Amino acid sequence: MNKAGTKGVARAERERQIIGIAIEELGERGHARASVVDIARRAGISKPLIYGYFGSKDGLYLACLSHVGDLLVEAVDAARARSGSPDHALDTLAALFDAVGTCRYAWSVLYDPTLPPAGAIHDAATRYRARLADIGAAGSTDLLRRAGHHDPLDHALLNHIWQYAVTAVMRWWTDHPEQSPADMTARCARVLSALTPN
Amino acid sequence: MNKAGTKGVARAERERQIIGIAIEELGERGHARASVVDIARRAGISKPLIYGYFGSKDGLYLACLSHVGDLLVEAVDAARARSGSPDHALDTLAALFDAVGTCRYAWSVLYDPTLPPAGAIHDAATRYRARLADIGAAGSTDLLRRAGHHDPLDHALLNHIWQYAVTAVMRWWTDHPEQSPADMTARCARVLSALTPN
DNA sequence: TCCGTATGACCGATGAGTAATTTACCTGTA
DNA sequence: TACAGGTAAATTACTCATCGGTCATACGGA
Repeated sequence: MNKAGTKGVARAERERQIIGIAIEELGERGHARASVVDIARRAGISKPLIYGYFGSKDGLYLACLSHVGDLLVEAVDAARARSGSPDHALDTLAALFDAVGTCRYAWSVLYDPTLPPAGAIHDAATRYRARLADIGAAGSTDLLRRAGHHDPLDHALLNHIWQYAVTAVMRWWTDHPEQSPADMTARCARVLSALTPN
Repeated sequence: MNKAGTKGVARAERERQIIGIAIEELGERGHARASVVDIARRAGISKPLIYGYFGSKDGLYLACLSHVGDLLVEAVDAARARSGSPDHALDTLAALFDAVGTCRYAWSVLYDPTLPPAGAIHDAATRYRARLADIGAAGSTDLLRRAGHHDPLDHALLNHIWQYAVTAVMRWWTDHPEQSPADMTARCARVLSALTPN
């Protein structure tokens, strides 16, 4: 009557499956409200298996973070390398939409606002965010310099706003899932054109 | 040896004090991570007193929500009435900075991202946010119409971005507390001037 | 003596993390 | 080929801490 015993699923594959489901659960509920049992239940396995593979809830979160962090950094980095055009913001967004199209909750996990305010997770997330911010920084610095403003705090603020604006777009997208990545890109092009002087 | 018994603090005054401290605690940690015992400890009282006055954690949160919600709605509403100028965004921000200057965590409480996704708190917060959004909607609609875009979803998206942008500014401010409200207004004026076509 | 202010000590639920155990597969050997 | 036994996959059933919420009770002033 005991259901224990291998189900023929190798560790690597099981880990991938767990990470996939955990990203959805953590992205949707946030670190604070998500529970390991729920993730296990959704994966059709039991909690100790997750602890056996990832050690702790934070370990699992870190694994998810690496996944989505690498995905997003690569996407944005590739977009920067590809485009020499000055309309950098839109290219970045387009790349992000394509990347997130394959992993709906990627952005929510990296920018989870319910993360504990200190510790390994916080540090890792901060590092990934900083890498994204650095790539985006060139654009906002440009914008301010062209308007004749050079206060470094202004630049920091605009950068911060940019991160939140992208988060806003991503959240809006999860509330309108019928929109394709191309739809989103077109929409953002219109919004940006209404904002940016040209 | 029992410390029970009145300390000469009337209910109304005590409630104000508790709400003030709760706004800080809830704004800083968020609904999900804040605990009633901690709020009580910070207020120098015991947990049952809070339950006696507010009934539940959610009741306490609702009281805080009314406080900050009224504060913010009044501020933004007054700013709209006052200014006939087209530079509506900056006026709104200035009013917000002044209001939040007296209640640092007001915005964080209303826009707490750790709120449960359903229930009385969610509903109340959504109502207050909608009132703020409605007032701000005129501005963003204007912006898009002037650029020749009329898709209602575009308007919804820009509105959403605006809310998040303000949240970004408010969070940035809590990370730079030495800035005065006037500093913040000036800074945002520079950033807006770099963004908006004129 | 009543009523409003206030508390310490408890209850129950939830959720992170662990121990002990069971099952299935693979592999070397007679 | 059959079997012993090691190892990886998986579970059930716990512990422990935290936190929302309640109860009975203690003070102190009109």
